[in-house]
Amino acid sequence: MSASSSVVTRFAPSPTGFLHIGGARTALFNWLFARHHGGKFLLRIEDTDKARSTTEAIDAILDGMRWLDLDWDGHEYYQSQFWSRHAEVAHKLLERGHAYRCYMTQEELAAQREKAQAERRPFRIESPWRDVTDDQGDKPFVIRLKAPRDGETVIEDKVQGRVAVQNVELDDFVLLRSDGTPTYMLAVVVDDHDMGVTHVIRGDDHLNNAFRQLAIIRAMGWPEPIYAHVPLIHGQDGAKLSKRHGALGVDAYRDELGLLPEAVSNYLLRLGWGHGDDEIISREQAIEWFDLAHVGKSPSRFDFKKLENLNGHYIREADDARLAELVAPKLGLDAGQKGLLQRAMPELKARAHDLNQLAEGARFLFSRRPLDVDEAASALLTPESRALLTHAHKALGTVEWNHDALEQSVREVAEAQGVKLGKLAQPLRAALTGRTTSPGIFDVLALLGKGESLARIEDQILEPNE
RNA sequence: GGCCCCAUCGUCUAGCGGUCUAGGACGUCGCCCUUUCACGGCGAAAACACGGGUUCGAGUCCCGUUGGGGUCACCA
Repeated sequence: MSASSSVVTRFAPSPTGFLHIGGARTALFNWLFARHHGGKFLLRIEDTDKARSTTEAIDAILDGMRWLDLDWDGHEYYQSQFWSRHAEVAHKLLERGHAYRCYMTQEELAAQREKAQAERRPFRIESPWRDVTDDQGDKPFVIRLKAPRDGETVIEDKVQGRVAVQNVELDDFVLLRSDGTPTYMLAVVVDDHDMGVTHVIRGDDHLNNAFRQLAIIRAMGWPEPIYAHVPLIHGQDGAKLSKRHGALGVDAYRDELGLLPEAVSNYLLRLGWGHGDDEIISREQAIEWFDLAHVGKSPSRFDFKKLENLNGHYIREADDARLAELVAPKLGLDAGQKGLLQRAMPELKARAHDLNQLAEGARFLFSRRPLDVDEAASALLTPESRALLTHAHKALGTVEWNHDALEQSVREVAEAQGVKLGKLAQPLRAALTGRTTSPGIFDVLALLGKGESLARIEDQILEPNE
């Protein structure tokens, strides 16, 4: 590719929690944008705040990205590795007169804040050190950016459009803390520049930060990246997605909710972005179609129902062996049982929207006799239906054990006894599965096998379950 | 509260001045298929927040109101 091959995007999560669903979508959009343009997608862990960063969180993020099949180019970067570079830039800004040493104490800051509050005017830091260039010796200080005070700053955001902010709204934020470590504001800008990031695609909770970051970029005379601030994902109640809404780690979507990565990915893609009436979108199509122009400007609510529906679709499309592999651990199956599970999969998967339901639906296959019969199924095992089962048991004992022959045999028994098929099929289902719902009854018989099937029926004929 | 952003069915969205008596999907409700449950098929109810403009013509452009959201740290 020619000009567009210069696209470089990045995903920059802070490892203070797990990879939540909003972060996953941001990562997906960045990944898609880079792949669409044949560019690079980089991953940088924002561990500037050492105290709050954990290796568990870092692993969870990498793990979640791999699960969603979002591969990053090169190795992952760690922001903390570049601290000296960040400090270097801060001092360069100092030398050039774009920043200053601020010796204000926390008390002085608090006093200013209170005063502003008392006078009911917006608080903005007014440091008396802004125009002092002399070094004050050993006193602790932070380096603040000397932010522009006149005019306005404009961002031509690819999603938000033209956004302008008066520079008086921006204050002299801290670049370098008194302990010499960089703040996030400085670090992102420096790292994005050094990594050659051309497109900054992130949550719009960073939109306000963009103006501050631009001030640093302009002070350094660096090229400005193209911004795209994507609206946040909200919970059912419309508020920013939080724990109680399902802003779980993506690991929970996989392990607890039993979702497939392609379903989560497809769902996330359609949340805030659309391509006509298309709903089911493969990764290949997504790469081909994705663009920033069709990212909506309004926040969207997370809808579990739709995700679940989509997951059901992908389960039905998924390979049987793969599904068996995913479900087996939930049932604690051995290798041999896994084979049976896989054979049953075509029947099972039409009935499940997630892996947990799939496991539940398969459970009867591996139950030990005598079966636990649930209440609804027990109600089906009346004296009359047991009599029918006795006839069925006898007929099935002589039939060849395959789906079609079994169907013929069961239908004949029903007919001979003068009942509709359902009158026999339901008690049969109760006896064979202990439940009132299951895959087709002839499939159940075929799957269970002759010995097991006849034995389960016998259990109900001989030992009235009442 | 200041600043910024947003506003089409319950939800995700299509719509980029006339083709909109507003389309699709999830969900909901009927019907069909049927041995149960699903799957599948068919169908229904369901939206342009409100008020002003601009225009021959507005869901689509502008302003305001209302509502919602984001952000205001030596967190990221």
